[in-house]
Amino acid sequence: MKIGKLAKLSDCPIQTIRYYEKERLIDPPRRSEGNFRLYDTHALSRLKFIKHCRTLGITLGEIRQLLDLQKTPSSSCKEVTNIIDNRLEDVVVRIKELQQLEIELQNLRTTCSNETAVDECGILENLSSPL
Amino acid sequence: MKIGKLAKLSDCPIQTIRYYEKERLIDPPRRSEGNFRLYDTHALSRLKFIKHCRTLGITLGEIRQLLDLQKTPSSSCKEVTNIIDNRLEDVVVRIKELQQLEIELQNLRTTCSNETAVDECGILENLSSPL
DNA sequence: GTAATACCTATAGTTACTATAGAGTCAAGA
DNA sequence: TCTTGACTCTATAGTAACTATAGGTATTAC
Repeated sequence: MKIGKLAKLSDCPIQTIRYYEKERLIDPPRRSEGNFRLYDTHALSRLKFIKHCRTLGITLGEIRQLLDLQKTPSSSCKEVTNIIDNRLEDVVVRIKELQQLEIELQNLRTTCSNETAVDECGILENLSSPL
Repeated sequence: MKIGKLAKLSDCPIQTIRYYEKERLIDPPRRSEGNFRLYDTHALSRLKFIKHCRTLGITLGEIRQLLDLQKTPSSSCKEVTNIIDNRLEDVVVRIKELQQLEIELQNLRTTCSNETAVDECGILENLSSPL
């Protein structure tokens, strides 16, 4: 299949597919006579792999590491679980930060009755330092 | 004061201060004879404002809007609260996403006993599609 | 045959910084 | 007075992970 079809099947923009190729995350596919990229289902599952990893917040660098591990099937899971553990740690921290942020934004929100002028309600002053 | 002192007081890197100036988030300060930037405490509170907004996830573009509102003190709070509401919405969505992500990463984590080889435990296959 | 669509490469833009190179300025000590 | 070191200056490039554009070629549908 050509890149347009792969893009549809994988739900991944054409530009992004070419970008992943440039970044060596997917193998350069064979080309048609007219120099069009021709993919097989292998490429599709590779893209799905990358896509899912991305939704997990795994970076392209880490994905490259995972793909390398895939190439040597005897390698230890430890390296894979390390990557996942790092992600997990990040996620836990980030959730805490965002929850704190939510509280602060809500506090800010209640300082303002919406119809006042900005110099009366002082909401902008409150933006200068944490409430 | 010169930029180094401002950087320390505001806990904001020198490069970032110059960057904010370029982006018109802080006013170009007056210069010394030797062309060094000279700041007053006004600049410091402006930087604190920006910094705090950034920790709230408010973009530089939005901060520019807020600063414009500050310049016309009679403007309605509505525009300010709109910006905050947008941030709040983003944060709520993002927290939900991350919580889902945390569950999935934890599931992945338990599929692997850590000492196996990657082709045995199948963790990489699990990365191809959501568990 | 031609028009529309799909594809190609190369390059620049995005956000919010961060880092570097190469030069100028200033204050303190020998 | 000279010099050394700390500080500052501008301009440019790099970061992550794409996204968009320009200018051109190939294929497909009618």
